[in-house]
Amino acid sequence: MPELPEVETVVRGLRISLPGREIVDVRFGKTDFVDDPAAIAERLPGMRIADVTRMGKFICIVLEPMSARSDLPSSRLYFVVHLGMTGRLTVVPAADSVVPHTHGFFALDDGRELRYTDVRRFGRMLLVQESGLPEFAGRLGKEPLEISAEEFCRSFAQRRARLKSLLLDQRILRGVGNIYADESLFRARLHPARIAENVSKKQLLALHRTVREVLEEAIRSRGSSISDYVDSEGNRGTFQQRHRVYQRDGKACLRCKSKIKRIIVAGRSSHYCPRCQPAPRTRHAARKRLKPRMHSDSHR
DNA sequence: AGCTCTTCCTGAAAGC
DNA sequence: TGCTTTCAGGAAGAGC
Repeated sequence: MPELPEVETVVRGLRISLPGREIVDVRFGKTDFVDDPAAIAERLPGMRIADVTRMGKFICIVLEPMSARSDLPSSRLYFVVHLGMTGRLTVVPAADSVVPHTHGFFALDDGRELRYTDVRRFGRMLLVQESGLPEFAGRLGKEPLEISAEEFCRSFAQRRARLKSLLLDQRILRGVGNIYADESLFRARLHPARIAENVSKKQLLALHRTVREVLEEAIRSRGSSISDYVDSEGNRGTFQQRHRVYQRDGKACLRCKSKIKRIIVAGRSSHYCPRCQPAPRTRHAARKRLKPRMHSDSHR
């Protein structure tokens, strides 16, 4: 599933082959994942792709009119794509056969076509005006590769939520998903259900470091391909071979040989090593610890 | 504030 | 064997 490293890999590929090209035609199959498909089909043709950037898990295709004049107020347009779970953005010769579940076709002026394929259609597609970009970006948190250690600690300290749920919250960090949350927590030796305010500054600093480390390594491996993910040229990533806990439940921890476990935290399956990432003490356990001889004390 | 549950969607895998 | 059920999950919204 595309998270920051996968989206970054797609963006780097698109940035090589798209800028300078003009979009000449737009066609859609199903449009239930598209905000205002008519506006996209109306406005994109005749625009030139100026750049392709990433905002968290969003791909941002920057468009400008073919006759852009630097002395006029900019009328740039941002074509924003989220790949959801199974989205793919690829550039292929327009004559290539169409793989199933391809719902967006963006013909270029060089005979190629940008295509959007998405089996489950959890992705999203929308247009953002230049004036609306700050608001759009403002709803997202900091880039995990840019946030300072101090800022990172500040956004986690004093929060009563679980580490896993904060890592997945796009309003705090933009781009971390289930795979990289689990992998970062393992490397920092922190249990996913730990309450953030109970985690020491030293441990938060470790988590800040491992989040960056994992994301950077994954980008170097061109992302993780679990089922559907491929880059803009259709190639799979290789970071799935380096996962230490994600989807390794039942297997031996690479550090201590304990069996990796899978539990649900924040509604997401979470993989961790019970020995390297000790569970937080529950209230119940804490009380038992204090009064080990108490008989059937009322629960809750 | 933060949790759980639900919705969206399809294919793979498990269950019978 | 073949059908039915369950599950996975990013994000958003409801309700507690």
